[in-house]
Amino acid sequence: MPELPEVETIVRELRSAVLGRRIAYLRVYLNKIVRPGPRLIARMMTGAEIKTVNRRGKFIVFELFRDGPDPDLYLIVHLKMTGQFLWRDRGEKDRAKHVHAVIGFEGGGELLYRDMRQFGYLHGLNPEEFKRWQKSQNLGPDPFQIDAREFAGRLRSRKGRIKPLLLNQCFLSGLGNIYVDEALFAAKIHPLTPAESLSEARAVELHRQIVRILSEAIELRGSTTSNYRGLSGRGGEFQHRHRVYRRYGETCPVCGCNIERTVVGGRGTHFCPGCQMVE
DNA sequence: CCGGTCACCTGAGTGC
DNA sequence: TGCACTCAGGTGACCG
Repeated sequence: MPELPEVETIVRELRSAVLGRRIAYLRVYLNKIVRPGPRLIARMMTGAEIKTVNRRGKFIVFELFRDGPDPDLYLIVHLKMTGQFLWRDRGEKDRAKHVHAVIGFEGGGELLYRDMRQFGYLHGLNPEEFKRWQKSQNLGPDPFQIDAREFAGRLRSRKGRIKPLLLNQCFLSGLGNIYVDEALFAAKIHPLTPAESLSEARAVELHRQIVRILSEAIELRGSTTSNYRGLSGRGGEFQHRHRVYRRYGETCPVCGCNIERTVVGGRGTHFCPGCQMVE
């Protein structure tokens, strides 16, 4: 499900729910989603306090402290397609399916981890493992961390087609299928365009549109097309502003052509053949 | 390096 | 109702 705007929304909601709170217990109902094993990660987390919650691309990173000034544990979460966090107050009845883990807090309240397709995960890492993880991930900057000129510079040397490149988290982190299709439409760039054929001006425009779309999407708390939800169960509203994503067969709001769907890099790809010409 | 395919899972939607 | 089939917001492994 979630791309940058959805993960950012979840992270902001997590901050108000769990920052500064101490973990009383961890229950795991599906062992394969946690690392190390359920026993060990429960022991690592129990009694620790959540000091920070941050987004790195589409990852959620919790810093946990037990005592002393340095973090003892990093909890890395990737929601993949259908992962969700839900907040449950003490005593509330839980009827949700696919809840694979529950983090309980001192003073009450539980954070539920739910994931229909079971692709997502929660990994507990010590500081050394966290460093190695960062290196091995080699995440690119997210679109807000660089300006248009830097973006154009990174693009200049790259081979391959623009859409798969924008989905590559080592090149740029945070974008997924929805926002890539929307940004390419807004910048009038065909998804198959060779990256190196984009002029500086068009690369600058692409970055501008990416940032604009992501900013608007964050303001509207992301896109809910099927099962994305925030902590309270509330969905986002940006899906109403999608111009091409899953709108094939509809008329392009700019030129009146029919929106088309094709497959690029194995992903469903939506674009307007009138507005988005191949370079 | 690049691209294609599959695998990981469950469910929603469509057409017969 | 039921069955078969396609598709789904992500990524990593494997292969040519």
